[in-house]
Amino acid sequence: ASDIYSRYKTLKGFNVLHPMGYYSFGLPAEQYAIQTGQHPAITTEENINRYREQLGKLGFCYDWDREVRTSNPDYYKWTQWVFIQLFNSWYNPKTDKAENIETLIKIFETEGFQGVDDKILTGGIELDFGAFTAEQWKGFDEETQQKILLGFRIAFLSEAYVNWCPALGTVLSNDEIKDGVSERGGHPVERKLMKQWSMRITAYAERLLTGLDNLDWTESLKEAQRNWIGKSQGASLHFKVQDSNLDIEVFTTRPDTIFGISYLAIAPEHDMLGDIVQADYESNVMAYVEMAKNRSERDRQADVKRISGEFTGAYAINPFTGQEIPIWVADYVLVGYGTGAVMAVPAHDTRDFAFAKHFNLPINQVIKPNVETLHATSNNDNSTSLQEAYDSKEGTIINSQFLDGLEVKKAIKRAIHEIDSRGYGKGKTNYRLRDAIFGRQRYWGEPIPVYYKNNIPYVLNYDELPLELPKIDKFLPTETGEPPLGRAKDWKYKGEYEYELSTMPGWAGSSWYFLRYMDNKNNSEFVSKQAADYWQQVDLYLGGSEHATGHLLYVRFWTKFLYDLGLIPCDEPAKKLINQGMIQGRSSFVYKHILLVKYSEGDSEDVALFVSKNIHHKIINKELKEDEITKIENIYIEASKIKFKNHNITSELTIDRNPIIDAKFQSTNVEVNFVKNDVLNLDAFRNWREYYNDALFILEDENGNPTIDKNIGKYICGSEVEKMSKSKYNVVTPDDIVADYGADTLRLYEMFLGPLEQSKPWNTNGIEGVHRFLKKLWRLFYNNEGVFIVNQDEPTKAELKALHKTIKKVADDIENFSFNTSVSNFMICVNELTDLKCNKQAILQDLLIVLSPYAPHIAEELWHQLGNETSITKASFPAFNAEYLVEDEFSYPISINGKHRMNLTFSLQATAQEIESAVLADELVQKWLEGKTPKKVIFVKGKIVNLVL
RNA sequence: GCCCGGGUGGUGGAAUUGGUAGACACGCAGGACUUAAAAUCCUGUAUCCUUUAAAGAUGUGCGGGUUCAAGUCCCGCCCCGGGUACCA
Repeated sequence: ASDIYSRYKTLKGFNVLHPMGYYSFGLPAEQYAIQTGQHPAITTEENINRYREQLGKLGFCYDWDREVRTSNPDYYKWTQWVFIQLFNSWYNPKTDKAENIETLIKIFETEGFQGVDDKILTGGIELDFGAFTAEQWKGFDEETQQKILLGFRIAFLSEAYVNWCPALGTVLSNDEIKDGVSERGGHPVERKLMKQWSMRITAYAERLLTGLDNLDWTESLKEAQRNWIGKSQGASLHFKVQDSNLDIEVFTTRPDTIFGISYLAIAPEHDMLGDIVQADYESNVMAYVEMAKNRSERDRQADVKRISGEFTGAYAINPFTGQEIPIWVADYVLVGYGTGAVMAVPAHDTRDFAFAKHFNLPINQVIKPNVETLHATSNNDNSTSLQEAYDSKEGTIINSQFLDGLEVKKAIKRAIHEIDSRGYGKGKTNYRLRDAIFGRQRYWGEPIPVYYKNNIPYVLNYDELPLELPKIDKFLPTETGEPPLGRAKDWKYKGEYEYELSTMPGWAGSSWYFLRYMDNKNNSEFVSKQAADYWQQVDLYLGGSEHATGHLLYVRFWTKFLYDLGLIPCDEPAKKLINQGMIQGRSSFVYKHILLVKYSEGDSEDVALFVSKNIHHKIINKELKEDEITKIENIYIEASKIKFKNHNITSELTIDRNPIIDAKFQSTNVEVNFVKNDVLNLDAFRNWREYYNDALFILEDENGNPTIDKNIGKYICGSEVEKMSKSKYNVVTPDDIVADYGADTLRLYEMFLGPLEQSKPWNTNGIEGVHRFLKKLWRLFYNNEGVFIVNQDEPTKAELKALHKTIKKVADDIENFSFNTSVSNFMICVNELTDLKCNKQAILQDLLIVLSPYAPHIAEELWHQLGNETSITKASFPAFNAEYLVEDEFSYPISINGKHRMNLTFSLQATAQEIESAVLADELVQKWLEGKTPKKVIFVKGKIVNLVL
């Protein structure tokens, strides 16, 4: 689609930077053309050179492989360069943009730093070191200064909870985790406190949010980003802890409900917890914290409904009422959001309500719904009668002193004002967005250009770039748990200092690569000002919506950052963005039967075999021979046999002293080429991987009974339509289609399948129709004997009409990205020209140009057959002439009482009166009128006539 | 739960601001050419009733509404897909 669009724009006379789209399915068309000789449009020497020029050293893939990008130091050098810019910058909230760290040092030298609340410097960023004066700053040694500066840099090193995946030996970002397991491989993920390179994207939260308003991106995608940034406005409020100097800060969006607080809840990881908890409660609380910590992310998700918590024994004071309110620890409070503590108002918050009900805490109603709603009983004064939380922002405040009688929205403003003026806290905006973890413990990725001196990170000088990936023997973490780069021998900065061992994530390079396309051969800058000023930003970005909260947010962040530094002229990467639908594949699955057996002490390994044998005995009601049983984890049960899961094999079977505690069926993607009509080729599967060699299959025979005899049984795979992906083994390569029908047919067919934005499973059912169309087009140029039949005759009116209808429609369609309807229109045009027996150069030549973005190869070929010397890509798009489409007649649909009854043809020049009387005079109309006179006659010129009786 | 999409023949889908629902294809059925096949061409193809034809009735997930006129606009539901989730 992007190729069609760009070719069209080029024909229209625009300059198009065209880094994507001219490769087909991973193989660059250029290379393909050279190999096969099938792409005349691209194989011209001139075009190859032009593409090469644009490609430069960059590589060819838009959706590139990490290996391609990171194995190219000429490119990743500049990603490292951008990293250094990020390291050398801080976010100045006063100017609301990123600045060089030097300006911060200057502030420290002249004004010092007043501490966490020094908003001017921190922009609300929490920093864990104290205040200092300008004098103190100058007295700090370099190490201390660097440590402090690190807290401000946009690329910074922080200790943070990360999603650690032990199986992959790496940290994953939130968007790399699906359903609590890693998206890649499906391994469990746990939370771990680690030192990590991070990007202070939170400093840009507001600009990333407001910037969306002016972007021509799909609404759903903008909405996804808005939700992800998750701005919420409210107040932070301090609660003194009774009998101590501590105070707990909470964030709330509902300060109007402060008189309804019945307890405070803090996260198990809250750092004040140890100081707050009272001696009598300590053991319970600590046990709870331990439990909460060990609960994996997955368990937590599965268990959302479960209410748990512990009372700390401590009380806080409600600053407004002086009331004592109990402090609880509860894992529904998240340490990473807000302050990690909440003021609970059970009457007006669903979770607080559930918690209060469960632990029998008071529920104090402070809002009276405007209408007596279902949420409250008739007796509103009796708060305990609430059946569920009333969390709407519609209503009037009650039982709340100075807020009484106010409408909720006004009460929120008033409450913030009171909190502020009484010094209990202040109005605050909170964002859900977290800083982005930047380090990855993998090999493939740009090395982070950092070395350590006394544990303080320093960046490399520009002239020391690129820092190349060192050669290592194994692409695995080291035995001591360090990232793979730890395996590199003698890999030290100046032979002395340790390099950073983690590498950059996939989104590093993809956050700025579009800039490099503008100026890919530049050896002195990442992009020249001249080139960036000329090309500005991406006009059209075609990309998947799955990148909404990952790549597409990060690329906006980096673009704004580079803009702040004055390096590029635009602060948004792409003007317009369209989400293309995915072509989905049909995946096939086999089901691995996994048995969890409780071994007794002294059991040997062959318990597994024994158990396996008995299981099969139960399932297929037949004892297996010893040599038919292999390993317990290599049994594949056919899809329809999964019903045996509920066959109580788990509880029925206890073998000797070894009860089976669970039986699971794990679905595994299987290469689709091994599957025909859902039947698995057993041998192909066994040979696929070494560890499948001895797979045992439970098959289905003709009568649907289980068997292991492959002569009478079949393995029916399960199937599902999902994203086409190498990891799902459901990729269908287009090579066969290209071989059978040619690349143009494939292109056209893909477009013809349906609207661009729609995802759909790949099937080739309609490909014949598109192929026939191309053959029909060919026959306008060559007859069945292969004789060239194009003539120089003057085109008729009808022929010009067919052509210009198409010119107009296709041009409109491309602007609207409605490629499927263009293909229809080409078919209509060729059908019409065939009926008109039109073989005239004047018509066909223009048609070819219009068609060339869609079917570049056949268009180029026929273009040359018409005697043109230069490429069709150099032609100009034909001008549309509306005159040819002027109709002088129209066949009006005649409706009677809104029902279409017949058609009558009239001149378009005819007046309403003329047509009305002509219609009424018509014999058939008279029959329908049955002698009545219409009450009203609706006439819309060129559209319809409707008679109302 | 919340936020976005979407629901039209046997299938993929089309239908500009409300104005002939089903364009264009696939598939299917019948026919022509051919010794035959492929290729190509022609005819038919939403459903139902009557049926020679013509005509009629119904019809865009369900139920209401607005309008001369609704796939399109409004209200209330159902279902499917995607995103997101103890976010205070």
